[in-house]
Amino acid sequence: MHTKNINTHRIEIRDYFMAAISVDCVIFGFDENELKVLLIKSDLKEYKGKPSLLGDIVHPDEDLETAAYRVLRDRTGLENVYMEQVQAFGGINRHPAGRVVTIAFYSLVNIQHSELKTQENELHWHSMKDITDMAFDHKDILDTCYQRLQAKVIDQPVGFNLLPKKFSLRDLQNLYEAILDVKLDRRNFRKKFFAMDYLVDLNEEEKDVRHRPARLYKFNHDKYNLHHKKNLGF
Amino acid sequence: MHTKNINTHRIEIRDYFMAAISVDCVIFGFDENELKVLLIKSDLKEYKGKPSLLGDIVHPDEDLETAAYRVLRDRTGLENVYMEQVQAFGGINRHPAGRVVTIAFYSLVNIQHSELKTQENELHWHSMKDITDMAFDHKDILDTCYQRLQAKVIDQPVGFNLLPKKFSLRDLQNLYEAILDVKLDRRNFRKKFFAMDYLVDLNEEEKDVRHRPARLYKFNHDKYNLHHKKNLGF
DNA sequence: TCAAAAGTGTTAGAGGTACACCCATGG
DNA sequence: CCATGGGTGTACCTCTAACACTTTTGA
Repeated sequence: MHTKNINTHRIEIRDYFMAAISVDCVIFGFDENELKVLLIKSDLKEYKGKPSLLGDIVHPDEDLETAAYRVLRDRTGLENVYMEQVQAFGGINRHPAGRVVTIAFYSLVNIQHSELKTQENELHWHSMKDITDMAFDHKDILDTCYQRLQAKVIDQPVGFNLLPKKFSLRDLQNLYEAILDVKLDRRNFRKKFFAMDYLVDLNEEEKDVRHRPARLYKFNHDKYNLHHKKNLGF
Repeated sequence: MHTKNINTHRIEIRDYFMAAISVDCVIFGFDENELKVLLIKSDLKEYKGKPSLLGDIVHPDEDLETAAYRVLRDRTGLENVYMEQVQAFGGINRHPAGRVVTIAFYSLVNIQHSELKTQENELHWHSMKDITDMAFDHKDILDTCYQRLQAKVIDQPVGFNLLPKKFSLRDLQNLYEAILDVKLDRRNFRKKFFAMDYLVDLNEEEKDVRHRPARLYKFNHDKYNLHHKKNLGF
């Protein structure tokens, strides 16, 4: 029985086993009507050439979120993006260099605003449906983050973070269809979004399309936090 | 720019900053129609006498879940209980002994089956509504885990784990009312649960109650994973 | 016979789903 | 004028919410 431990008794922390802490960022983007994720090539011999999430060790003076934002900023040039911690992954042999517990985050970025140094280890946007094997346990991390995103967009309007400031309802529907991997009814989709008050009509239209141009909208940030589930399922 | 890191290049892990990894368990129980949580007294001088979650350092040969189950077993004597990882907490100064990143889990146990060594640092079940301040950042961890539990019971039938094998519909409703902190309509509640096929009528009744005895049910584990949201909110 | 909680159905309203036609633009 | 996708309304159905009386037991 371990009745004396770091929560209950004064024990020197250096007497304990120590591990490295890292963060891994699942950076989602949306382009060409597909959900994409930003990956880099791993040079570790165990995973030579396989795609890897963007991550790094957490520094002594950083909390977890700060480290994750640092990774995101260094790789994409983006700040103030939507980010959410998902969970920790701590399998014993998940990293060949030793015990590394990683904390996974996902973030949603406007892919057009990102400024990648793509020559660096082939930093690229990958279509979600093309990703099979990855370095480390990163496929597992990616899958978990993707499921979290799917659950999230159903009850909170976070999807806007993936779109440009001005977008059409078709863009929005394509986004939801891509994230949830379903086909949605156009009329019902529009009805739903107009009923929630998230959309501001910009009185602008698409240009240079060879069909009737769509109206453009922006997201109403003021109403962001007003959407709640109306019933509890009971 | 940190372009060379543990995901992309071979670098010795010992060159990096190391931290201690712990797990903290939010162990929920249900008794006297109240949601309870199992806490212990901290002896650290910084938090002298304040209640603390049950936690411990993760050992070198354990993954995170294994460590959390170990803590749970050592403190309650319980095995095979429902447990879910919630998230990591890694604030820089969250532990006075140094950098300790903790992974929070919550679990749902049948409070009657637990065998506590209650003399050990006053290990006790606390009513959720009586808990104010706690040691470390444990109040924050507890709140986060409680919110996760509330969200979970709404779309999956995990609540059964908190009840004895045989229970009445009143017990079940009391449980949901306690977790969600709402009053529910009795008839609608019964209708809802009978419609899902989770309940098996045991053809038994309560005894020694000074009112009409309630029928007893058990949970149908076979149908556990068949319950899904019927619509996506779209 | 009384107190206490168990058990039971119906109705109105809200929200979800399915579905077809005309409109505006560029080529 | 044609091809392409934009924009719109209605009917049905399911699920939710609100609500009151009778039944069974122990004391």
